[in-house]
Amino acid sequence: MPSPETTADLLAPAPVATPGTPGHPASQGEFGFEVTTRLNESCNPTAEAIEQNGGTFQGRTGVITTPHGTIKTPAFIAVGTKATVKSVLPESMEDLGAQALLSNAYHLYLQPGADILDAAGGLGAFMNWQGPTFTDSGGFQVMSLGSGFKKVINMDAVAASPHAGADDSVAVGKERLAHIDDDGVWFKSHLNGDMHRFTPEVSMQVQHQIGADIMFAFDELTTLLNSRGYQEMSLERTRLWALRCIEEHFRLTEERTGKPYQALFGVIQGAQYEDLRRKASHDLGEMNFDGFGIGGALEKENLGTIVRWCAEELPENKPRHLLGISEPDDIFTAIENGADTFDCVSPTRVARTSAFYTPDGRFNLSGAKYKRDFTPLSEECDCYTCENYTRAYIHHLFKAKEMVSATLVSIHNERFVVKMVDDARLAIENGTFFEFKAETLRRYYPKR
RNA sequence: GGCAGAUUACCCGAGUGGCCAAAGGGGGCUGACUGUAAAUCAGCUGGCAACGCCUUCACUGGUUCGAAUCCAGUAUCUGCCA
Repeated sequence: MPSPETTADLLAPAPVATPGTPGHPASQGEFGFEVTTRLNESCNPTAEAIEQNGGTFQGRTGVITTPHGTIKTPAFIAVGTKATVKSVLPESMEDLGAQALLSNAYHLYLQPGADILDAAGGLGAFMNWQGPTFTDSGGFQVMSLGSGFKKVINMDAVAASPHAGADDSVAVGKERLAHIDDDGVWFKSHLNGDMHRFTPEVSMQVQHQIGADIMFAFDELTTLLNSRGYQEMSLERTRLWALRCIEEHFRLTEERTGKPYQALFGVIQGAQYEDLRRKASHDLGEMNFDGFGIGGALEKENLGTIVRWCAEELPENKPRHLLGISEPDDIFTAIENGADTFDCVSPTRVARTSAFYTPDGRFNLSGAKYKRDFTPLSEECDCYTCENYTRAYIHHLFKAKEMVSATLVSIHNERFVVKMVDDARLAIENGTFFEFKAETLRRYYPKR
């Protein structure tokens, strides 16, 4: 397929990315999205849900098709930043029902290098994961290594900055490892201090080499502390980067003919501002993306509203991925407002420090009260860990600093979130979503 | 038997006249983690009716306005000598 030569081509009517569609790079294969059930058509919302949403719901079920298999949505996408879900074998991820994994372009670019993954036959082949894969663009690291460095955010400094609104990052954080400009970002490697340049083009090249089925456009993630002026400036930067990502993506798709088609998702920013979120969704929605990521700084209370703003502006026939979410309440909120997939580090990160999920809330297994608790992490869980191990045993592993503790709890936590989202999907199909949500959250947050 | 040194909170270990309920580790307890610089980080860790009081630095007795810190004796341990 010819690559677009002008910006107008990039903005050309966005074809539904179904396999074999002429005029779209996906024609060489195997990316698509089909909505199968809409929440509006099969729902019996609670009064509370109606009040929160004004009676309209964006939620749906669907199927994403990729060269490495399908993903039934809503789906939780487990995070494996450096081509591994920390402490868990890919076989275990498959057994616990994970449909797809998400890695990170920045991390893999630094180590082992994207060319290694390319030579290995792509991310999935490299790590022995047969299913669909995603890569994040490195956009998150612009924040986490930059203004979000060590999460030290000095509000006084922001308020006092004479440059507030122009470049808030000047006032935020110290010893930042990332410095952003309109063309891209300078990263100082957190591994050895080398300087690296990331631009939208570099991110696309890296992600094409890594070879995930779904890639994300290179974006800037702002923090809630950035001024409105900075948010506007940053959003425009992300918009221009999106166009550059598409152009480079098309060029690489052509150049790398013969490789499985890689889908590209644009990333919606705009922080907590309705007009910015809607504008970003509208602007990127008109571009030739295969789907969208909803990213950025958002307060928990606004999560549903923000997802809804985006969903209302985005094309309905393309999948929407909400970046970085997995708490049960957030998942339900996101689903009913139109998010199809989510990813989050939480299940494994939290597992490594002994927190485990149950239908009755999250608890710390390192607590002394589990010393003689010979029950599974959750009586109702069907995961490998719960079928074979007790709380007392895993508590002991934590106390003894034995590494399998992380493995066992990570398997359980990943299963818990995967299953919760799977159950939510079934509930949408059965028309019982709101009852399921209410019951699940009532149990999980008994104190609310 | 002689000489020298040691003894601090659950453990290791700083402190050698007042700023000491006593640094720093470890351990223990509690909490936090939402596109992973996270097998990380934070708080607490003598007692209590708690902006104060009480009991602690091997034990006993002294010196001093004041002692974990100085002196004497006792106990235990470690070296070296017989």
